[in-house]
Amino acid sequence: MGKNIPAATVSRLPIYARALLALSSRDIFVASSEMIAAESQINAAQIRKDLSHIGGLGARGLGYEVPRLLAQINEELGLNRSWNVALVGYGKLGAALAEYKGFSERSFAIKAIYDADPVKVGQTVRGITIEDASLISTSLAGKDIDIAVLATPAETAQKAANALVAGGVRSILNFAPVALELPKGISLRNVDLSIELQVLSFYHNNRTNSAAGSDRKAELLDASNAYAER
Amino acid sequence: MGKNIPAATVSRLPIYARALLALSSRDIFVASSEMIAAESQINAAQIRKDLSHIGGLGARGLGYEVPRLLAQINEELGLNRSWNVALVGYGKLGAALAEYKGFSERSFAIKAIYDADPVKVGQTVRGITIEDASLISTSLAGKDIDIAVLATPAETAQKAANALVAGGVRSILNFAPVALELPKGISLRNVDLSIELQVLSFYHNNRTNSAAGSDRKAELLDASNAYAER
DNA sequence: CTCTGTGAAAATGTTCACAGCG
DNA sequence: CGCTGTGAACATTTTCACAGAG
Repeated sequence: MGKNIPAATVSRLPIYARALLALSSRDIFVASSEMIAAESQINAAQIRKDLSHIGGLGARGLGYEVPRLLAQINEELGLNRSWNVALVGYGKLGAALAEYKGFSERSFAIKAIYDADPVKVGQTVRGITIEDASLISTSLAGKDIDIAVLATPAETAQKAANALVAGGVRSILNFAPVALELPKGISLRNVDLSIELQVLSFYHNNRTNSAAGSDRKAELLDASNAYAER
Repeated sequence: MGKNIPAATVSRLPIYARALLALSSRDIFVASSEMIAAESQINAAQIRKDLSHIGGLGARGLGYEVPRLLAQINEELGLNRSWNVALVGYGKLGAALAEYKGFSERSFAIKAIYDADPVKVGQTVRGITIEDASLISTSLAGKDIDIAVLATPAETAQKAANALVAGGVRSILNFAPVALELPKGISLRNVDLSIELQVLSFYHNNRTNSAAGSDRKAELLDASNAYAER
């Protein structure tokens, strides 16, 4: 299952899940691709094609059963199980991530927190005691952590990543603005908060301020990060 | 200038800027596309093609002058001026963003902060007094804000976005997990922190655990968000 | 002889348009 | 009918491979 889902489709699945949840909360239990499009701002044809990859779940003439489709998407994303997450770096951003509802709501549970600051080590956050970052690889043993979230400064991110890998972590979500070198077999996903702002800055600068004949057209790159000029 | 730069290239420019800064700090002032590739983890041919869009800046047989190239990329991204940013939502995430070095280092200066919580309104953060979110559109007048960062809960994001637009903001970076409806002409860029984690979860689940014959190949989607299995 | 810049090929992604199911 | 699912057309992006500048 889930064999050949295109990468572009995968990155849109969480958006569909969010849209379906929103529809569901409005007591809409059957939705056409057009309705999901309105809710997610993704083209309806795109939605139909994406959803066809995870199995024919729509009813012609009707649409998609919202709860069933949501369950299937969650299944594809692996969100029907719960994930143990380690958080490395408990600065402002780390603290925000530790409390971030979007993680806990979608079955990601933070089970360990590490920081290099001796003042923070020993403090307890939501029942978890912050441990020393230098102890990551040994401390991870037996904690059954699947995914790590890296929110350290750029300077220490590589060292922390190495320790995580040594401790058995195989998937890392990296918020540090640095390109990590990791051994083969480790999944990595990067989020650089300032990149998005810089891209916005580019488009702000290069606004089409000329009259007719300018190039309309919003460029789509990644569903979650479409540049949209409305 | 900057007329027809492909969207995919634009979203990689900040990564190149970061890589060049890193090279520069190691006293490397001339770099080949291979060196930038090593630093940014983007394919060298891709880099050459991307850089060709912003003008022939490389010297054949040598490579690129790091300071000159960096200046040109910053110019393209509009980072040679300073941007006034308004932050809406001073929860954990908003507070983290207010202090985020990656913003201030790249000429984004937060000049106004809004929150709906009466307890927070009136507090001062880095010299900026938090104002009531209900006053956004009037308060923005005369502040010369270019870009707004939205870090409110999903429920209030649309209302805040409307107020921002009414107040004259034309570019919004949205961290709230909701699809905003905005009038034409407003640039929008979304960052959903949990999407990345869900995508990671998908790939964690669908690891190629079979022997030979499995589909190798890292899928590239967006430079900042390549899914990389190493 | 090295390394850029770029056509051309290949791969991926998006949109259209409609056959056909319920 | 209304709507999905999907071939086929189109668009964009990535990668290759090499001519040619320095």
